[in-house]
Amino acid sequence: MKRKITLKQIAKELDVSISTVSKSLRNSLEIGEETRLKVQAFAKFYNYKPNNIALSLKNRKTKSIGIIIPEIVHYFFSTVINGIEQVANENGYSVVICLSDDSFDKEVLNMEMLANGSIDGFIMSLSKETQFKGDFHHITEVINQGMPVVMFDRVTNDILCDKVIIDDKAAAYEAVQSLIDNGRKKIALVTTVDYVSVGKLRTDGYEKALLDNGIPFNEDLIIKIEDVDTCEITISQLLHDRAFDAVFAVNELFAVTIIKTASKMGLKVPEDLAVIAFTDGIISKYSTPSITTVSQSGEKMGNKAAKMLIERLEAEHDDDEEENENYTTEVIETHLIKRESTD
Amino acid sequence: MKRKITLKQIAKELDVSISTVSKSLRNSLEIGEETRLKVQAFAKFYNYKPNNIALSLKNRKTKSIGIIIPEIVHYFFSTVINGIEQVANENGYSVVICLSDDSFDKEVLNMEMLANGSIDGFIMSLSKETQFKGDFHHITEVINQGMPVVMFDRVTNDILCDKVIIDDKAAAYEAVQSLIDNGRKKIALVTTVDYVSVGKLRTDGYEKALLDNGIPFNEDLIIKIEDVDTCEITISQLLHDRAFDAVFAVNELFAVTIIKTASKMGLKVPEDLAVIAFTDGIISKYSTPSITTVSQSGEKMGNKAAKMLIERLEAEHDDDEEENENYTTEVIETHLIKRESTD
DNA sequence: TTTCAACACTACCACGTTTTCGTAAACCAA
DNA sequence: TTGGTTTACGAAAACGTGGTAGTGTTGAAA
Repeated sequence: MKRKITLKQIAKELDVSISTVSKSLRNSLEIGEETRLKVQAFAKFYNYKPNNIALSLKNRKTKSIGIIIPEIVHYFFSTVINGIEQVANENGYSVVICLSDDSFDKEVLNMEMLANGSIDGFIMSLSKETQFKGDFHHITEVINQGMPVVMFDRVTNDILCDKVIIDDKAAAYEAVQSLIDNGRKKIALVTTVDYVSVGKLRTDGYEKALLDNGIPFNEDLIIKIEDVDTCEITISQLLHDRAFDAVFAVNELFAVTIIKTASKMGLKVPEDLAVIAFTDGIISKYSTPSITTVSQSGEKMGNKAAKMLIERLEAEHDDDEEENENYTTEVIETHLIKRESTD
Repeated sequence: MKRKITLKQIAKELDVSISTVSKSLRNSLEIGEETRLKVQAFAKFYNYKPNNIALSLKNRKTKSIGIIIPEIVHYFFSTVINGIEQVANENGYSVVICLSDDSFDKEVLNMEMLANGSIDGFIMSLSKETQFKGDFHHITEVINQGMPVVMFDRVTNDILCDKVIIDDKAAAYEAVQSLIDNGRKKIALVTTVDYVSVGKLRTDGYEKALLDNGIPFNEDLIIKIEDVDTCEITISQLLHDRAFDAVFAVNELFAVTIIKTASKMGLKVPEDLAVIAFTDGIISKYSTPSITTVSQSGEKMGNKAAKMLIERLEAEHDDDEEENENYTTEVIETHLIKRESTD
């Protein structure tokens, strides 16, 4: 149980000053070769590594970035983390992750916890509750303190900062258009409640695709689901009435639930019902039939977000107080992955 | 762009000493009421929060725990993180996550990066490569420095530390036994290569269940898969020969691949082929047919691991150098979740 | 008037590092 | 010897915090 060795201990042991040790280890020319090598050998032997905390305090840089997301047991978010971690790691940064559980309070608490020096910048996706409340003071506060924030996926226009998103509206449009191209006329939209920004945008794209193709927009075909487990009744009722022959679901969980419900009722996918889902995840790939999806590469989003954040962090370092806040919003391209659930 | 305020700045502004400010904020009786309230009001106005880095340096406690896992886009691991984060958060700890990508070098690098003061303790699951090499010096080193380590799932006997595992052998035994109870005789085992500790244990349980029931153990029925994407040929060949009527897969990805392959060949699950998988994940739940699984609650493992680590961290603090290293290994119970893939 | 406690606050140290500045000794030139 | 330069190192400040010890003033008891 030998604690990590410090400069001070080395100095004491070799009977030199702390500065001498520090300089020797950084190969300063100020120190004579004999002393320098002696110190280096000693340090190597005791496996000296500078203490990160002390360095952080001194440099006012922690070399770690905070991630705040609603949940982690979630294919999309975990791919984003993966993407962030990759470029973070390449650049010598660690990632510290906090989960908001889609709760506003937890989001605020976590941000405050991390904002007091623990990290250099944030990458975050808003919790549902935050989007619902529209209260972003915790984020503006952090930004005002000079801490860069990059938002992804679930963003808001009320905050000025770097953002990484996909063109939800265009992607939804493309998906619905492809259903129409296959001759579908009664296309349902299965979505979440409106305050989640992406849900709204996808709805917009859905509507536009319909109207552009001369298909009337029918409110009854928009099914808003708050809880996956209780939605089966609604869906089976609509299926029973043959109210629709295609469905665009805003996530793959909804899609697979619909397919299962349809199968139970003897309907065939894609013959009787075509299905497209947003978010290309593991379920879509392995479900039977496998599901056609709009892929939103979480990994790419993570890569991009991390790059943007780190760039800003390093730039800040250079020209200190330049305040050139030209925030950008990166749009990650999506594409349709055709599988068995559509023809 | 106002930087966070510090004790020093408050002191200067109010023309008192730093100590006075510090004590006022901690409600020390040493400070007169007038000054105390004045300082507190000022601090509140400027939203003073102590700097975590400075506190960490002073207290030699970072209040954060490091997690090292092979991958994060992985249902089981993400549930474990979720579990860890829950109790970490409850106890005022942050989690910093590093991914080894199943690479030994990255595992070592990440550990070294975090071990230099960034965290108070580790929770980790070994990378495949590390298990293969059997080289654990990076872990022993960390432990020798007095930093507690809790391992979960992919553990090793070569390291003395707290561990959280499931009884892989017993769980596998139970699964196979249930297949036998349903009249299955030719039970295949689809597993990974041996050096992953859990793979080995599950194989042992499989074998024991067979032998206990007087069923000969047949090497040919053990299918070792290294790459999921290329295994279909092997499986379809064996299925074609009707070599087995039930299969126990060590993860759900293998299971769903087998089911898909069987379905393509016109075999019915579970009538012609019963399937049980290890790891109760999202795929098993939503695949068609849904898959009977051995649930290993990642969340519980995470909870337990975090509890063990934090307990050790707080204990350490009290009796400094007591060195009472009574390491324990917690076994999380599993249970069979019966779904449509078995009868 | 002296003494002593209570009060209200300040000084100082430590945590581990880097860096700026300072200085003693040694060397060289005049 | 004197003055100046180089060599080789040390002292100290700074980052922000919190605890212990110390200090000066005041009022009251002896």
